[in-house]
Amino acid sequence: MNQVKTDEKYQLHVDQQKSFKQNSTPGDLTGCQLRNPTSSLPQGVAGPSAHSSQKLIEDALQKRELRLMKNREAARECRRKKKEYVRCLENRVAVLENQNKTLIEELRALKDIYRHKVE
DNA sequence: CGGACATAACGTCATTTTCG
DNA sequence: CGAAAATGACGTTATGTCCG
Repeated sequence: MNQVKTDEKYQLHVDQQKSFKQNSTPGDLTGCQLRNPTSSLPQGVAGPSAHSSQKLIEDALQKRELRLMKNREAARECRRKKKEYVRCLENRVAVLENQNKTLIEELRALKDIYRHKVE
């Protein structure tokens, strides 16, 4: 339904970014696999009560899971849109190549006609 | 058959962009 | 301006193909 709309949006993004950003400091592992998954969570400090701090941790974990799930789906959608965008581009290339061929042929024919006339 | 290589799809993290 | 969404980058996994 919103095909064109999303494509336009994607185009905007791509135009803007130019992707000259490979200096994202590969120095430190940007890898994902085994980072402490709870690193951004409240530490298990000896708090007011073991129960409430435990609940904090559980809440944070739940929040994280929700965020990961949303991002997972966003990534899927993003890839889908990108593939669609690339397909559109490839299609456009094919169309333009055909147009180009036709025009070249037409020009050749016109030149032929002209040559016969002046002879 | 099985290992080496290529490719596609995925999940996660970091960063950028959008929107209220 | 901050939260949420979108996207780039990177590592992992699954699948297919080729070749010895």
